[in-house]
Amino acid sequence: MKRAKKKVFTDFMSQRGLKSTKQRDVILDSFLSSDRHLSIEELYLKIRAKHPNIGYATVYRTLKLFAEAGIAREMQFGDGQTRYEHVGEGEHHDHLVCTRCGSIEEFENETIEKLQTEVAASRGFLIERHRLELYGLCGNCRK
Amino acid sequence: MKRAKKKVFTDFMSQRGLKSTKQRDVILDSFLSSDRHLSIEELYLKIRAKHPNIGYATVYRTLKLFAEAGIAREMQFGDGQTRYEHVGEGEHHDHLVCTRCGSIEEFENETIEKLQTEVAASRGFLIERHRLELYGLCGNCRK
DNA sequence: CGTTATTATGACATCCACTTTCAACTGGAG
DNA sequence: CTCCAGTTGAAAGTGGATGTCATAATAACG
Repeated sequence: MKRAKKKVFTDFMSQRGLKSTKQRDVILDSFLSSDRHLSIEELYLKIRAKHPNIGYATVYRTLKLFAEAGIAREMQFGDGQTRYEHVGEGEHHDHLVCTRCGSIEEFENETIEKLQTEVAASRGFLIERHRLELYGLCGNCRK
Repeated sequence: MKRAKKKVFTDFMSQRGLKSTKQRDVILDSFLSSDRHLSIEELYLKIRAKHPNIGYATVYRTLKLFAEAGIAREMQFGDGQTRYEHVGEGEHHDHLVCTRCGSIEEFENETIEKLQTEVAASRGFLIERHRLELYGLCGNCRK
């Protein structure tokens, strides 16, 4: 799966005439082996630990590239930072965000999706994408 | 209904030992007689037209007060601006956001809410609030 | 292999939407 | 009317995202 995403990215790169560089390799590796939902800052700090010479701007630009290539998606959870999550082919899910510890879980629910489509249809609205986030206390924090 | 909200706000103010001022009156009036989902900037410009002496910071602070008083709610729709919408007692609704014209419609759906609670419960998660936004083309923009 | 035309990088500057600061200015209780 | 806590507006400060630009690196070509 890491392999698959790397291929998607290199294909994207060559198709766009972009170059492969050490920095991009490092950032991609680091991204793929991270928690889902990392902010730019978090990824930058993580990378800087081993590669002090990679700048914030490069991480920032590279994450944008990942998003364009379709292997990452920008997300906003209201903490003022843009987070990037991993994306698989056509996969979609929603989020449970813990307001105490900040942990983020994912879930999927067919029925909800279907109801959304129905609601939209009844208004003549055509859905392109949606976001559903449930904020509250996770199992751990409720104890 | 405007009356009711004004009362909620004045009650909130006196309870907190806050003062009633001309500026706050103007801002509240303007807010209540506006579109739902106004950004600070939009409200500020609207107000400035008639009251050039009211500053951005005051509008900003006053909207925060409205939110604390429970008559407004902060919202983020991903356009980089915080918007404030009107809130009625315990009322809740979700949004249909048109990605072309920016219009925002509201909807409610009991079944979706219930399913959300179920999903959360099955993970031991306790929901405090949620956000559900459907992005796409509104009826008008599809034509 | 060198050369060369691009593209990439990183330090720094800038932008932008708030958010805070602070001196001057009220409300309104006494 | 006095006085003080609460307010205001202009301006400065923040923090994250984004743009700039001289320098460096890649990869295609000779």
